[in-house]
Amino acid sequence: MNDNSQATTQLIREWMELFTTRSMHDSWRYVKAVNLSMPQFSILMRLYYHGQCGIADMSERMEITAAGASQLVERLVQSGLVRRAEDPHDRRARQLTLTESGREVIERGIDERYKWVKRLVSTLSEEQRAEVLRVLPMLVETARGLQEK
Amino acid sequence: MNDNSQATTQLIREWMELFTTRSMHDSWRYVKAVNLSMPQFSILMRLYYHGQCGIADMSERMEITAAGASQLVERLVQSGLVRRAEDPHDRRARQLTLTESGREVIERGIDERYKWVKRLVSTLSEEQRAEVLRVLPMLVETARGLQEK
DNA sequence: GTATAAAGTTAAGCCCGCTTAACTAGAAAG
DNA sequence: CTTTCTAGTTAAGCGGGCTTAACTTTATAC
Repeated sequence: MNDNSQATTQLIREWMELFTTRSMHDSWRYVKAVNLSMPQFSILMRLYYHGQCGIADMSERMEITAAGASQLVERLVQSGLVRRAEDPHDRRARQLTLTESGREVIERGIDERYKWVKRLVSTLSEEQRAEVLRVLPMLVETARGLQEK
Repeated sequence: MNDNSQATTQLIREWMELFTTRSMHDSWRYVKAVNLSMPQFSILMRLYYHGQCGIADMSERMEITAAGASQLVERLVQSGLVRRAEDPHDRRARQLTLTESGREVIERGIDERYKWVKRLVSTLSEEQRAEVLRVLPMLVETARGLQEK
């Protein structure tokens, strides 16, 4: 490995260290502010990004028991952030989706979390932005590819 | 705002979203695996990145009461991950530091979390890596500047 | 030197996440 | 049609995070 792999890895790590720390902290503050727990928030996020799913999927994804997932979801249904409908094709199963207000909570959270990105971008020159636009999509694509499996 | 700011912001957000989601998920798994809670882990992280501090600093940073911080630290001292010494200059205060095993836990956690960065980089071509190396440092620099204040 | 403020600790108590175990209801298999 | 499997719920119970309130100990101000 005497190519540029090492340097690239190091660079991306630095970037992540700078920002995931920050991002996680901001998330945490927001979550507290809207009176949710982190697990509850994860469920909303999951529904926001991956759409409808059932209790079983959710419990698998979060690596908790179905019982735990069921209770977590129950609280979110109570607070009106999640809709829990019966699956018409399998009446044992549930279809979980975000309600309008659930979606709002998540979207405000994302905005909050990434306010600083706007600030960051505004301090870049037009050329620098162009560079970012040229290079970053490739990284995003690749990362997304890895995510799949 | 009819330049490329909007697109750039959007792009960086997407990128960050991918990374933080992934990073948080991995952290969570690791934390469970080593039998810690997330707040406990945050304390270790703080100590790792910012070095020694007292209960008061800790409670301020984590936005919890001093009582809460004290209890959290107590558990970490019990499990041998944190050292709690008396400050020689102010005997009311404590000096919190990581023990060797605390440091190990964190370092293994970081490695774990960034394993997939290596995978990501390894699927990039040499040219792609060169591009990243050319563009990302500028982002990191700018971001660090913003962080300061 | 006494009053006051600051750093931590301890205990009581609440809420939540999560687990196991026992259950209900519906689907699939024979 | 009965057996077996699957999706989800409910209850009991543990343990942790966090808060408030009541301390103890040490430093600072007057």
